[in-house]
Amino acid sequence: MPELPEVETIRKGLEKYLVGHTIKSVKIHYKNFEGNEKNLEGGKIKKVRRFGKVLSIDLDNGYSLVIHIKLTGQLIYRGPNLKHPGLSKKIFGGIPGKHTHVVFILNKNGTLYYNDYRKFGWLKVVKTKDVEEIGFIKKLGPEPLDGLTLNIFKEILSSTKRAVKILIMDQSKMGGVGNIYANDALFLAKIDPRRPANELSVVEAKKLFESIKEVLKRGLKYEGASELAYVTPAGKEGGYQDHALVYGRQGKPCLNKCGGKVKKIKLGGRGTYFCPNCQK
DNA sequence: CTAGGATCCTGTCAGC
DNA sequence: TGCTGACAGGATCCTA
Repeated sequence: MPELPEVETIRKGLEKYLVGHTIKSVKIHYKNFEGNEKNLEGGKIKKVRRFGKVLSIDLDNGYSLVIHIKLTGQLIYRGPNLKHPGLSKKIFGGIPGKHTHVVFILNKNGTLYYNDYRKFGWLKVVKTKDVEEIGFIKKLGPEPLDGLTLNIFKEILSSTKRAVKILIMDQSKMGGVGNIYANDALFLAKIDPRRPANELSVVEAKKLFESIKEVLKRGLKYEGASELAYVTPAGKEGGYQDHALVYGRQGKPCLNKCGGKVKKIKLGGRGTYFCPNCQK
């Protein structure tokens, strides 16, 4: 799913391609669009920020476009700042196509498309000074690669008996970790995802904290995981899905070579992958 | 506080 | 071949 590494890859791409462009007009066919798109028109794009899995495109007129792509949202740029555009097969229906819900017409013949075939994502226009007041962002916990410390992490774990995997995916506890990286981090730390969080030892807590940071860094290195619909603003796929440690590997041998086989269960309603043999 | 279910939506896949 | 139904899943909301 689009998580911290995917959204950060999108942020970098958008920053590279969009800064300097002016939004000329916005065409919307989408119910998950809030606010007045007219406030974007004439604004010049200054920077692109990320808060957990949410993006904020900030304009020089005091307004921002805030976007959560959820599972299947895609932000694809076409224009003079992109020399080698890609068109991944995951861009179902193409651009523009039947899943294109919002089109941002930019100056200098640039275009930004918002595609989302499951329509879970949302976009909203707010004043830049109010971006951090948006509910999701206001509740967001610190990020593992920026702000979250081992001490805070240990406090979060000890505060609850909830299953550790559910906890690390809770955006109000820490921002950016979703299903793929939660599964892989727990695998790397050799911890059973079902363990009550407050029962982890100090050593296990440290190991898990380091593992979360490690898998997120790997995700960033491969520019994200394209297992569902994730593509970069250039229209290309990420590579992490070919390097996942346990995610999606049910029935296959454990990559720790412990002799175990990866098992898939449901935990908190989410597909959960782990090796019952070496994840204790 | 916590667990569990429903909700949003549609491509994919299993079963008949 | 073609239809039907189950399923997945981030975040939120609701109930128990």
